[in-house]
Amino acid sequence: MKVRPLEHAFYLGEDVVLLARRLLGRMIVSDIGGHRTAGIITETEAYAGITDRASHAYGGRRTRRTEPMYAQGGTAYVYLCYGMHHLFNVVTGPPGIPHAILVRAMVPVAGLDTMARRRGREHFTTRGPGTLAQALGITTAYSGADLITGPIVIMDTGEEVPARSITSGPRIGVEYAGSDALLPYRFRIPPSRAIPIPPAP
DNA sequence: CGAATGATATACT
DNA sequence: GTATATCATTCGA
Repeated sequence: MKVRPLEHAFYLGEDVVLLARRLLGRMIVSDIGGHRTAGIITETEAYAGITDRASHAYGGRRTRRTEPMYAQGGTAYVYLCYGMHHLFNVVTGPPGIPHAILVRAMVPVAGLDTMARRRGREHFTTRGPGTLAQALGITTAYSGADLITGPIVIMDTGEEVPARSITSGPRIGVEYAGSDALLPYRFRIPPSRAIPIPPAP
């Protein structure tokens, strides 16, 4: 299989937890500020619709901030957390159903110099949702952006991620969510499984 | 371990 | 409209 952008058919799937697993090993690419940066996704978290107390859309809450969550699958949802971190999410599912996947970590594969400059340090990490978005140049300005047409897209690399290599556990920073905080909606693959593949020009 | 830092949601007047 | 608590985090001590 060639390296090509994921299409709507991928994002429109009904099962956001399954899709969170399937994003692992795929490549996120951004063309922002005249620079291409990319990384292999190694950690995700699913936020499952209006019944998930950890989700911003819990109970059907619908505000200007969360509006993109109600768009069709394949839309970006970006919001500011703790006043300084832009967190990038992938909206999935049919329109009106606010499923989202937080992309928490990646292994950089392209535009390392640009990432270093954006991160403000020569040696940097992209493990953690805030630093990942910063390295990719993603801000809340891109909330609601379409992930098929860009400038942020997710590529199918053709690399199969063995189900066995995926570990799961409770999500981070959602202690307020009661019993939903215990759901095993966080998924990771070992960084060694993230095989760097250069993005197409 | 704790400060940083500001948009947002919610509860008021 | 104004007030205030909260936050899907990160970095440095």
